[in-house]
Amino acid sequence: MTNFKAYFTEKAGLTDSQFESISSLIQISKIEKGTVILQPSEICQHAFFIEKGLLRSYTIDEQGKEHIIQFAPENWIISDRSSSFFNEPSEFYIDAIEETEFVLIDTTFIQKACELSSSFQQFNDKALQNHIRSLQKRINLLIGANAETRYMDFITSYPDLLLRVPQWMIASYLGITPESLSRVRKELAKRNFKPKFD
Amino acid sequence: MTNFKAYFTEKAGLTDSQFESISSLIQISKIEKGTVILQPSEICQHAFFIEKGLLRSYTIDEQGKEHIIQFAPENWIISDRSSSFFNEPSEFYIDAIEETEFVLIDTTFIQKACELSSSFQQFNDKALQNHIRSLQKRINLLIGANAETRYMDFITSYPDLLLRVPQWMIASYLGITPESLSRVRKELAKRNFKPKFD
DNA sequence: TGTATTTCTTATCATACATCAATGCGTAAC
DNA sequence: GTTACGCATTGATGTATGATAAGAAATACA
Repeated sequence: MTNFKAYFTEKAGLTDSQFESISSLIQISKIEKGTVILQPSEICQHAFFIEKGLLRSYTIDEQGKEHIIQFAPENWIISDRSSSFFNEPSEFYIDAIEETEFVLIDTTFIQKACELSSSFQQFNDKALQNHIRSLQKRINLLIGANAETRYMDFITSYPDLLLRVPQWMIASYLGITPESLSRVRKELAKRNFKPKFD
Repeated sequence: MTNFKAYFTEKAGLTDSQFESISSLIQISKIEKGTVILQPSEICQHAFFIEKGLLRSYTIDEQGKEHIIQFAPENWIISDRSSSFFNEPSEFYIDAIEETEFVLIDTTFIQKACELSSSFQQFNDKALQNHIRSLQKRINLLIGANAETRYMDFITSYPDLLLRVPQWMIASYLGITPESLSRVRKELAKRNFKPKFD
């Protein structure tokens, strides 16, 4: 739980004692690759903080096709905020791409943390704003950019995921087929593009 | 300013006196069709509440093409939240589709209102969550649905805008060309689809 | 280590949507 | 009323991406 605690104290500004006072609202868990932890029709009762591993959220449409909404590696939080917040059935799945150790954060944990600490409150606001910003950016890319551009953007935005996530999932995230992504990659290779890993 | 006041008192839960106490932070304005009130590189200092009329936010890409992010008719708020929040230059334009009367809401207005009233705080949170939810829905449609489905969804989600917004703007919002939208409409008409107006 | 399964690539063909160009229509400007 | 302009429609053609299928490569499994 080291990452989790560091995240909420060092970064989000809770003091140790504040953190301790609400730590009963969290819980650690570890799941194997492929385990589903949230499904449509369930109400999402937790946010999930990734200690180690990799989760994803996705929908499945009428034709049975998966559409990946989000990847969540170490130090990310993943959840169906709408479901928790409005107490409505979730509209998507969350499962594990890798064996994953994560923290279950009760909905009330965030509330209480906000009440305890105004700097946490601010931090949380900021996180929401960032989330909105990234969603808007993605919409813009989907509306305006072709497959290649979207892939390039993915590479630069999430270089770490490139190596961990199967290509067909990246394709799904980008809204294209795995075959198309393969072609995009081939084309990029031909033009001698190499992703940089620093 | 009647809509605005009703929105923040009746709906958002501010009392009249609370409202009065921060009303110096807002300002009314009226602009003609086509007037630009926010541009890339400017820092967005306000949120805009629409009293009467219709605004839109959009980007322009390298090829000079517009991509519409959002429409904002009466009782909606439009803004570049990221720009205001992080004090960074905006990434998009906001202008008027119709002659529009609106309220300029200073960034601090929301903050103060949150401090004054916890029910406002809650209301504001809820609005943010709703915003996120709608962005996620749009991403899902863009990733998974074809032009026709996206248009159908637009019709049912925003029936009032259908009559007020030029088709090429709807096309832009949907991420297709005006020509394609015209064909989609033709096809729907052939199949005898009629939008319902209640 | 060898076998099975998943993932990636490649090729062919199909299709949705874009592009380009021409026309018509409605509304605003003079 | 005539002209001009923006917008919607339509047709012809182009292109990016999807669908299908097969084989190669990588990975998991036993």
